[in-house]
Amino acid sequence: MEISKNYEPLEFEKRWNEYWLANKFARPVQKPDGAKKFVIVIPPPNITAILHLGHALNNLIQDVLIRRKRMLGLETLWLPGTDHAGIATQNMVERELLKQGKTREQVGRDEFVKMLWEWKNDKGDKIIEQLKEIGCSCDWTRTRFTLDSDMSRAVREVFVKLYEEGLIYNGKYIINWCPRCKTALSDDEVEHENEQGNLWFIKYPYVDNPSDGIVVATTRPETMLGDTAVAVHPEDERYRDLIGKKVMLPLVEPIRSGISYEGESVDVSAEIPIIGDWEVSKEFGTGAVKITPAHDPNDYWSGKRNNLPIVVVIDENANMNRNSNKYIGQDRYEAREQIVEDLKKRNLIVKIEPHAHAVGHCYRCHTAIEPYLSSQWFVKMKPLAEPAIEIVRREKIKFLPQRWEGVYFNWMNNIRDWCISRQLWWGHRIPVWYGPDSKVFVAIDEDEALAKARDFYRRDDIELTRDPDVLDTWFSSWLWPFAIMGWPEITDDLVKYYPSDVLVTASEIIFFWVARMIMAGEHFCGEIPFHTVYIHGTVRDASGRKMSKSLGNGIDPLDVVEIYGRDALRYTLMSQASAGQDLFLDMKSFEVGRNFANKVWNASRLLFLNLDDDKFTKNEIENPVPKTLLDKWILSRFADAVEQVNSAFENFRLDDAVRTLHRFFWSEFCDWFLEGAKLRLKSDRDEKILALSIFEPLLKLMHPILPYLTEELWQKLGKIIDGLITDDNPTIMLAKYPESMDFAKFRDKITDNNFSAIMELVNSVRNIKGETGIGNRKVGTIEIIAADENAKRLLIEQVDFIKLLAKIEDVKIVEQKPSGPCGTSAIAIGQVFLALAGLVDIAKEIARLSKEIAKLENTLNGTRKKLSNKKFIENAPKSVIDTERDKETKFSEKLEILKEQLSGMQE
RNA sequence: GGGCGGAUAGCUCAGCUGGUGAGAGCGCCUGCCUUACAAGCAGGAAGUCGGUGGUUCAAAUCCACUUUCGCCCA
Repeated sequence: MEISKNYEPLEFEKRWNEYWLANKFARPVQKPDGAKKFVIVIPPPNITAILHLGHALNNLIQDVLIRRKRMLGLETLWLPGTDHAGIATQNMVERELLKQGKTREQVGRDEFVKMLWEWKNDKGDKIIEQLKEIGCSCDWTRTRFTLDSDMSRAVREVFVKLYEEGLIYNGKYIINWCPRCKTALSDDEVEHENEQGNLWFIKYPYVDNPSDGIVVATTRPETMLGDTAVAVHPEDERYRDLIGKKVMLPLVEPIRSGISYEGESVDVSAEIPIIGDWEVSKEFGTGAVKITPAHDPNDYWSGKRNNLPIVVVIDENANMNRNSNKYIGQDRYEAREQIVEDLKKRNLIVKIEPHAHAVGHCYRCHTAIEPYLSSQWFVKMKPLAEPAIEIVRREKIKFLPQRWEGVYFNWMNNIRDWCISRQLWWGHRIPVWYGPDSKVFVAIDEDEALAKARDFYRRDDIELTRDPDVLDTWFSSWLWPFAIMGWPEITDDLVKYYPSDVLVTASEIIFFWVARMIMAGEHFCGEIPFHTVYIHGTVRDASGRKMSKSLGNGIDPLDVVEIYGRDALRYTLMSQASAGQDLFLDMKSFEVGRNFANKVWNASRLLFLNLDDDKFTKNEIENPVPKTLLDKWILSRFADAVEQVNSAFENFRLDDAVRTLHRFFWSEFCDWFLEGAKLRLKSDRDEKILALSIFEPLLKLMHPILPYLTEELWQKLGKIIDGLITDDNPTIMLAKYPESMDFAKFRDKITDNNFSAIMELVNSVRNIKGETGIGNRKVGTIEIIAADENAKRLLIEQVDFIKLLAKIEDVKIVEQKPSGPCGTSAIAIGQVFLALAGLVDIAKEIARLSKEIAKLENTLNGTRKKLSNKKFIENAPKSVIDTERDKETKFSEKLEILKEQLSGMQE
């Protein structure tokens, strides 16, 4: 059997990737009716994204889950696709345009959208290619994009439906405005950061007594130009009597042009009232606050409550507008400085205090948000949220780890209306048309809108203008689980594969995406989109910082692939993917995965080198005949490993699955079985069969984690095992996954116990040799006083094995302790003596024994203390008491022997 | 301000509904190039389980308080 000396993953990984992709093994295989299905819908990565470790983790978790289910024989489907990412993509293309000194307005909308599509077609599928590179077994023939025409159809359908249900409305509200992207953002798209700013205390002179005034505190002095009142708490004794009085707003023209909440133009005087408002905090600043309804969300609502006029002073570019007197055209921060300077000149700045406060930033370009009054489309969320809350409360959908349900409930219970219009050109255009009199027509397409308009106006020559805005990207994402399957058409896929099973995602998008998908699934399909939401951790660098491009601390998964291989990438990520904890990784972390894969490679080499050109049948390796204790033991341990791995996967404990695979393969299969069976493997055909009977299913057991390596080795096995690889079974990807019941018959408690006794013996001899400086050389003879007849029988039977593993020349069963210096030990199987006159450093052996005695005494004391406690005997369950009694007997006997041996040595 | 999570060996982490002689990998120390593997083998050292108090016969595990790091929301 050909197998190269070194593990070189790059030699074969690409080859198998191409094989899997070319044969489309990941497409769902039609099973007889009633067969179970397992469906995952990918969280669609942005087309602007390039693969980072977070994507790798997210997608490889999905891949591991789906590969196992596929091998278990379920009809599996993992649906892939990408998201058009409105702002992010538009920013990207705008930036390219800017290099030529142009803006999108200069090229025009049609041309710009064309450029966006070109960008998408050139670069937008990069991340899909990268996911293929790391082995994601999606059904790539079904790859979708959120701007595909049928996705667009679904989006329009939903918009119309919600509008007709009265759940979509248009309104003039203060929204989060990004002056750089020049679009509205939803509340969730704003990231708050604590910033060190100032609190400016400004005096507004009384109209009737300009030498005195009321002092307000503000973090944004430039907005004062748009103030239309000063508010105090109605019960604030300091100010109560001032309510109704007027102050003179400095720096502004006597009359500013404002609007009412009904949208009518009004003139607004520079003389503004002091009003009482219960929402004012008496503790903040001076207890008196300026009210700027146009430029602060709280003030907006206060203005509405108190029927104040609105004065806009900042425009969509965050520059001061025509209402701002001499500051017109200035940037908001420039104006701030000027205004403060001018106020100082008039002695109206009372004091300036440093003040930390949260400032909202655009989550895409990080520009400071400007609260901005504008006309936008909103979705009324409460009616959608209520059923979705019930769904999770009744556990129809479960979050893993469960604590995320709290986050979900908290957000859902306090849900606010969703601003869905965006002043962008990249996205689903809002299906709204306006008649000549601005009458709104909401329709699935222009023809339908026209029809509605003709009907409304009762004439044919109607010109409609379409709303220029597009929809928030998440307005298509929230339909993803069913729109990807063709909804609203009742397609075969929709019937068959909706709802999906598991959603795998990170906690950051529970609000943005997960919650909204639940609402959409329930509302539009009448069925939840998935039953489990598995939330994994965030990938961080070794010092705990989130990996990000701007910090430059990211690790490129494709670099990991180049250095350590795809399997190593997967192994390390999965080994760290524990119950929603964050992952701390550096490049070196992936050595662990590479080392494991290397070990698998080398164990295979040992097997293959011994198999020569023997041929086996599938039937033979499915029916091993264990002959030795070692054989029986490794089968029993494997049965245990199969059960544990499966149960770990079922519970989404991928780290546990990896740990179990590692322990079984490395510490049991390699260290004990292969070491012990090595010699027989050379010639004993039954032993070869037995080894293969574990090795072959072991490859399958490991396949979801290490798909490439296991395919490479499994294909090699196919050359010597007849019937393993057939036309129906051409890849390990589709081979049957080992299940607990397949190996249950090999479980054998007695064997486990007997073998443990032998292991203990071997370990104690190795310990003596190691501690006394003999090392791992093959020397000496051990003499054992067997604990009982069973032990004696076991020892006789296992002599060769013990000699081999403990590296000694002989094992003798004796009745008397040998004379002369020796290393000793007292274990379950009996008293062990390693007579090595001249080889053992007596001083070292005395030290070793003393240490062991001290440790044992310590433990024994603990046990005795428990047993002498009357309450322990009264209250503890019998099994616990029995365990302690057994320990007491065992330890005290052992202690006595060790002490005796020690004193013999000291003579 | 409200909520959540972490703190266990030098590092990264397991440890499930209380009963283990507290574990793994990396790193460290000693000895080994033993024909599968030095990306390895054999052995070893290393932990008052963040702190205090409590519940209990019994606490890394449950409760309260507390320190500290991080995340989310306002």
